[in-house]
Amino acid sequence: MKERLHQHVKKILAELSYPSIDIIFDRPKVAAHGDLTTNVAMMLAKSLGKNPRQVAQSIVEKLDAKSLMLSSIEIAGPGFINFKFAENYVVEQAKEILRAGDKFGASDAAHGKKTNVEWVSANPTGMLHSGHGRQVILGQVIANLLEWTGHKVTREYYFNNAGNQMRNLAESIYARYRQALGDDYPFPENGYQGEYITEIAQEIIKEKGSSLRETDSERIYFKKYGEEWCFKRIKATLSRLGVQHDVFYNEDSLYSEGKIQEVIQAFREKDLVYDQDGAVWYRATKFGADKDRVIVKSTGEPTYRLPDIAYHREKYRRGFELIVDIFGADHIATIPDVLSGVTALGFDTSKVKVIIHQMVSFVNGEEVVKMSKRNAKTYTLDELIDEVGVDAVHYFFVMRSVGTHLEFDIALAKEQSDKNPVYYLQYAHARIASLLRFAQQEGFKIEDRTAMLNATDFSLITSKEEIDLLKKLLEFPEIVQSCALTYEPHRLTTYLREVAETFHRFYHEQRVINDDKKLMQARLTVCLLTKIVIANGCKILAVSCPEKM
RNA sequence: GAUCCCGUAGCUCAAUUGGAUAGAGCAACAGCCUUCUAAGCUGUAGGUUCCGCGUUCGAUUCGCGGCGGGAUCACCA
Repeated sequence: MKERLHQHVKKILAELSYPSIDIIFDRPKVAAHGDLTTNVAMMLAKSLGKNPRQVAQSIVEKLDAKSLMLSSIEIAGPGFINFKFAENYVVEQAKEILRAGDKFGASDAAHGKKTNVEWVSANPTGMLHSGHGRQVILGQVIANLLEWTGHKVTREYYFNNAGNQMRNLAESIYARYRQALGDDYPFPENGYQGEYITEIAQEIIKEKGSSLRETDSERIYFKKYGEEWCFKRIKATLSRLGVQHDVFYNEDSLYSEGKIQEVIQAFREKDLVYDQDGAVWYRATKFGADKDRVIVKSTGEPTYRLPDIAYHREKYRRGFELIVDIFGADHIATIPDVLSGVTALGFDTSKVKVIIHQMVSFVNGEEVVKMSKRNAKTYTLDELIDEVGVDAVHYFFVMRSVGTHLEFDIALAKEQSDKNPVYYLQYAHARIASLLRFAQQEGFKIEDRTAMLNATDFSLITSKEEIDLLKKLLEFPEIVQSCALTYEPHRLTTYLREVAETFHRFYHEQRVINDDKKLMQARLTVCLLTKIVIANGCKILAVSCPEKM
């Protein structure tokens, strides 16, 4: 419809020899303003030196509502032109939902664009904590959205099992191991405090006894054991949430395959690095940073910046046309250096989309849940899932815009009542499922979409509640598209809430189970359409849709 | 001190990316179940969109300056 109107208006502007401008159609906030609106008249008014309402009038005169399947075209306010869809148009469009079924909302807009989404990427030095949840879910939903809009998505996890952090892990485990053996052994100053370290040490004692008391200085066994232990748990947590990465990219391979050296070499050729105090410095100030950065320490070890740059170069080399990185706000400082480095290497950073989400705080009703890294007691993501359930975790982490600090209310997420937005949505789905079950017993062929389509007399769908609902459902593809384009999944939750609300109102006003079988069939179809949209939306959010509640 | 994010109803947040009368949920108040799931629906009340200036037909949205909150500013990742 938008397309069609766009063409018509464009033609009219030409006929009236008005200047050609971007014609934009929006969905008005207020329903009374119709289904679509455009501000072209106001945009044109200035350059034409005319009253915007007059301009609007001249355009509207040339539009024929009926042939465009509109019930009205009106000029309103300062010069908006408002369009209202004819009911038969809405109903006709709604058939598409039934035809497309679980594909409704999907598109090939991106034409199979090779896209890499990297997220989580926690090093295997511990379990995922509750704060990680936001990133875990955000990445999952963004990857889904991109897939739904025609991207060919590779889900990627980047990790480092070498370097300082892992050494620290190994030392921490070793210290606990010695302590558990009764030795008076000091715990490293910045060691990992968590109880899991002791747990790992205990396991090692079980397997190896005290035989590792005098181990090599690298603590190879402890490092390896700790890494595997942590990774196993990280993957298990991700799996509980339905998160599957296609590629686990190991930072080590950047060294073993010489990629790190290549980057340094390339930088040297471009005079982007220099040596000082035994370290190699990157001229970050050339790209607006306040000071230059070390990329190779005097110990000969690179800082994280260098492998990050090399890693991103590999993403380009692997042929990705869109590179999506999802980071928490705590990583914000690293991004400019990586981007400038990649630019310096001759790659187009407009292909990189960095999504930075703000931090999460947890409250339990009134009480603030304290969480600190220094403290031995951390609140793991697993514990959060245990407490509030998989669906609430999915929904809550994605329901706020990424730019704002997220407050996660555990008490609310746990609540199995109307207070909880997840249940509101799921309840609508379960309600529909219950109706359809009943209808099936009555002999309606609700499983067969084609049969439903053919059996339905769509002209019986006339009530305001039904038309409102269908209009809402028809917005779905556009919502998916714009959520993907803006990387703003929270708008999908807002939309689905509206769908559920519009459905509940319809349910309340219009009885579905009916003596009039024709009417019942028509309303069952409306229910089925709603169920399709909710189910598809929930699939993107990775939230389950119960048939019963 | 610098950089980035945020500031909207009592609380948690939306606002179609510059549109018309700023909307939801929770909390408060008043109604709706002999019939399809009341985990629902309807209504009432609640606002100087942190402050000021600017840009324009039009600003919660853009720009500048304040104020307040968060994150980050390592030869840690």
